[in-house]
Amino acid sequence: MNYEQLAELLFPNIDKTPDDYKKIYPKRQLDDKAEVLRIAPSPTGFIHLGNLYGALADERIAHQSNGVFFLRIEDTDNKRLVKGAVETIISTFKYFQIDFDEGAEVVINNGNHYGPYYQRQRTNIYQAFAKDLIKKGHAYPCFCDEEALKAQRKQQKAEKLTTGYYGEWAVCRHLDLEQIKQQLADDHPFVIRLRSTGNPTIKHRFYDEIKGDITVIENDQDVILLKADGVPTYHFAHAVDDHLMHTTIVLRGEEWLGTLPIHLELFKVLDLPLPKYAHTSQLMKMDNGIKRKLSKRKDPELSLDYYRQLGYHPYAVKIYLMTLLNWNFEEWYLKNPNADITEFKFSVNKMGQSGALFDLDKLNNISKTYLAKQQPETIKDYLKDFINDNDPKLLDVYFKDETYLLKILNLGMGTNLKKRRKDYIFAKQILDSISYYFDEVYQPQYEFCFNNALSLDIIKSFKDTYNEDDDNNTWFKKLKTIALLFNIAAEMSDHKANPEKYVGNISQLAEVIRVATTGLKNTPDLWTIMQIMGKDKVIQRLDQAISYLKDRS
RNA sequence: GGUCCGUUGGUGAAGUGGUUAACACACCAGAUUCUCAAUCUGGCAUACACGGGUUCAAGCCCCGUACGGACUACCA
Repeated sequence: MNYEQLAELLFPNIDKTPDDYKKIYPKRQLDDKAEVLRIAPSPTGFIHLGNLYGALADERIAHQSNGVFFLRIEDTDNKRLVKGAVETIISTFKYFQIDFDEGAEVVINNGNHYGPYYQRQRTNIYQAFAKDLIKKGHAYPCFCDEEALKAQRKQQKAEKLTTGYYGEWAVCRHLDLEQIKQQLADDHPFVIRLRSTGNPTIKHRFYDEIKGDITVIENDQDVILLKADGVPTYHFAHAVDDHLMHTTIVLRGEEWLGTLPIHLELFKVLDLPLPKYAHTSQLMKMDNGIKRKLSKRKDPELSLDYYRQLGYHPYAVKIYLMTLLNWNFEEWYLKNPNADITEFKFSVNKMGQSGALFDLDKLNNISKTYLAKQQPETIKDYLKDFINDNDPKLLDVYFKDETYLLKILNLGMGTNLKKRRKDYIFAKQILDSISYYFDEVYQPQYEFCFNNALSLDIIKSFKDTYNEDDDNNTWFKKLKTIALLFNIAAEMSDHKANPEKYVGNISQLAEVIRVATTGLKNTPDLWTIMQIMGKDKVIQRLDQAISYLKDRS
């Protein structure tokens, strides 16, 4: 068989060679230790926690080594293209402050020398490499249609054989030039397949940067390199692109581990140097006692939009992911609570080998701790951004009076306390938790610990004696005085000693007042809340509770 | 079915042959407080999947079993 002739027959219009492209995309001028990594999502419009998990690792390794981190769009599958997906990807990464040095839609002054970064725009490049493989006898055209392949697979399954296009099953492998010419003349569509020479019973040791030594078998599948439309499959595009873009570490999910033999063979027949590989473990979730992979359909928290919509702080999410990514991060972060993530020395070999279980409790805790460290002004601005993005109507409610809001946040965060409060988790929850300060969104859930008549009397008595100018002490002494009126223990210790002597205790009395003014059983310091609200609102709230109770007693 | 990867307490996770298996989260109890949060103290009683083997000694090495996961597409 004259492979030269075959190559010309199949790709008459491709005149560049792999060597030409290697000259166009020369080796990067970087330090010896610099690593080049990429994130290569397909534009399906769904970007999830796993993507961010990988991206964060890529970004850290690249930038920590003075290397390059770039974005490549793997849009080779026509069927899965979703409009606007690239914009979503970019805006999501931007929200989480993952910065690319180059790649799709990245605007920089003096870079992007390795594009285009959309694979569909690179078809000529792939075809040049494919043509070269055909010339060398490493690839061939295949005219089998999907029906035929399906039937073949069915038969293989029935005979309990490995499915696929290989060995004796690879019928088009043996077509001669005349037969191929005939097929082309008949206008039959074709794909280009690898002519594999591997033997799957032969095993090799392979070093994965995360998993360590692993076993790989040789590939014997004549995998498709170029689909019928001339666009490459993932495998072929990966080999060609990651070489021409000079990726040094291919960091990807462990679902790719199974196809590693294919990639190894591709690099070999293409005669390209092998990059390092790092396969990350999957994010798992506990579901009814079973540890399972997070799934798009069942787990809304897998979608990054979920966190954006609730208003989790992007930096807190990153801190959490870092704890999953590198086991020693958490300890480091505890010792250096004010350091930036970028100061941490990230190592690939400290990444977990088994599936990390996604733990919302822990994320919440990290988020609380992070928010508690911020200035109230920062939280205020953050809330403003959140409202602007999600529900601009609320701007008039919460931001009508910014000093008022700031006072609320100061109290809510406990900025005057020795140790700050850790109530705030994410923006939406903060807004809900302070909604009682704002009449427009105030929805009291009245539930008094005393009966309605007694509660009513307590609130009335409190209202009669309430004076906005009282300091905290005076205010509390008044509560105690009221307590005695109703045979309620003014000291907790008294009540503890002789509970049967009293109707209740001061804590319960305070609760009645608290519920009357805020609609909640648990709030920060009540006296301060009243100070912030101001006399008019306090009185109005007390009246509201009084009329509620009057209707019911 | 085949191939590969994995399995340490409620959860994440350290530990690669040698005293009481670190740390963090969650949970529980006590202290404190007008409630909550925060804080402090203590607890979580038999956590190294199971069965063999190697060794003076194994969570760490070897073999097998079970369980979980991934891949097995003209999807990535």
